[in-house]
Amino acid sequence: MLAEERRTRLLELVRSRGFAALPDLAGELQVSESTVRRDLEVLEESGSAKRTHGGVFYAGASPKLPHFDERQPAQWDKKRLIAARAAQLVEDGDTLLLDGGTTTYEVGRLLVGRSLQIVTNSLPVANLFASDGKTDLILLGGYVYPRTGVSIGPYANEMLARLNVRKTILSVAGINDRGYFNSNLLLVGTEQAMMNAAEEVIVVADSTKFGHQSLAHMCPLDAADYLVVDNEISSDWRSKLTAAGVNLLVAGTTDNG
Amino acid sequence: MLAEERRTRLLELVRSRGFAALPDLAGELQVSESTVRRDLEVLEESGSAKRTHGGVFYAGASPKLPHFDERQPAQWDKKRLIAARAAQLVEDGDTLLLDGGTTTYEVGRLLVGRSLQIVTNSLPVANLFASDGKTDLILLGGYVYPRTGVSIGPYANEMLARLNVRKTILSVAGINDRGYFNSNLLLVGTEQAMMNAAEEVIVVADSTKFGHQSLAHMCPLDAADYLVVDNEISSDWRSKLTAAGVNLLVAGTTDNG
DNA sequence: ATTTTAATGATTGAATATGCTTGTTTGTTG
DNA sequence: CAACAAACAAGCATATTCAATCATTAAAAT
Repeated sequence: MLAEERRTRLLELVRSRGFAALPDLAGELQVSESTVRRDLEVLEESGSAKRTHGGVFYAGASPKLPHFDERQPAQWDKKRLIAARAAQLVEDGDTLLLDGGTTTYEVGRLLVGRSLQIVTNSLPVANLFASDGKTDLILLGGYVYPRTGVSIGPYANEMLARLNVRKTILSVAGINDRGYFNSNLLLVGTEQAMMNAAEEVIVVADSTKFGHQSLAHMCPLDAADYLVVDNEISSDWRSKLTAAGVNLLVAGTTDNG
Repeated sequence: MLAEERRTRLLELVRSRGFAALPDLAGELQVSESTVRRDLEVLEESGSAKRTHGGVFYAGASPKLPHFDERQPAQWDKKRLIAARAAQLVEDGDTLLLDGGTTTYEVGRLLVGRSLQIVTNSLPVANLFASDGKTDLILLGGYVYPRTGVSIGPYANEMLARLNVRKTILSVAGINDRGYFNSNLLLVGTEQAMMNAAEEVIVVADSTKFGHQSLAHMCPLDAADYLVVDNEISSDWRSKLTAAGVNLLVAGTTDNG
């Protein structure tokens, strides 16, 4: 067998099991453990496998919600500041619609234990509130998008069409002059339904999102009532957003609004 | 067993109980207490567990649903046997509807990684499959019942009315001559909708459920195509069920069907 | 055909994981 | 407050796994 073919088979074995022990792999491929080690080095280099003592994890296309592993410490601090500022907009008794980004997840963490009605299409966010006796939790159904654990698609949209909430908090992947963007077409459809279901739209985004667009256009700038960002946003964008009638909240500063 | 896999199992054990004693964990994982201590150090470092004298609390993002504390070790073994037998009824490519009991949760654990379409109203079950690239996951929306993390009520029922699945696996709280029972009226309504949506109904129950009824009547005995129980079921009930036309599967025996 | 290159399998010392033991800390009871 | 038991952290010995090296074999190039 050729080396490339063997590596392909190796990766397939690892993927199908999620985890595999090195001696087993050596046995099944009929090569020495040394060779398997070397192959795994290559696969780890390419990012599709993650080695541990005694074995290897699959780390390719369908990992365990990689979405949340990727948060770099630096941006994560920003996200937490933004989340804290956004959480201040929530009052006890509110009915709140949360979507499934990392920043909205941080907002959710800060709201656990408060007296609220939470509607969400995000599995991680739902987990936060599922055991919380103080919060009423309503889950949006639908096809669950594996990468992020978020329900999207027609079922979610139809359920949203019949709901009415006080506020919704949405995260976005990009912002430019044309408005807000996200990376998935179905997701954007569901987020548009969320905006229609809410009296007040709050968008959370860190400053790196400005100037970049993403696959799918969600809505124009002025569709958001509030935009919560970190304090590295350029003055250019500050005036642009204010001009568009968006209520700009800058996290990490005492005086804003 | 390898270290990483063991830690995963350890965390799952701690999560499912909310709290666990160190000697118990060592026993179940078949490793020394020292090793468990060291593993818990890692888990505490990562923030998903909180150690105390004599044991460990779950501290991660997912819910500490009180529902899952109740499984006594003795009955838990039964449940696992039943789950294993029920999982044999599932074929690759099946579309499967799972409700939210502890036994159906165990069935779900055995099905992770298989090529299936899973529809569920249970948050814990959904978590099992959310990161599994091989499974399509469809979540039923609705009001989430805090005790068990299960979506019930009109939203879930309406969504079910428009779905069609090959098989459904339901758990019950009681069985008597009149049929199957569960403890919550809304839950029973949703389970009835599940039965209507499925071509084949599989009920899982341990032998302690026989002779007891519960708050809400779900359906008569013959509404189930298969009933999977442990081998402590009385011969009385065996004949009664067979007479009702139920396909009785006894877990823990080689010959049955 | 001969040299060169790459790949494989075996070997070895280093790193890691595990279980046991020991002394210390913590919590309980009289 | 003292005495006791349970639980813990640290240290040590053993076993496993790893990375690096080397010899051999297979393939490629000259």
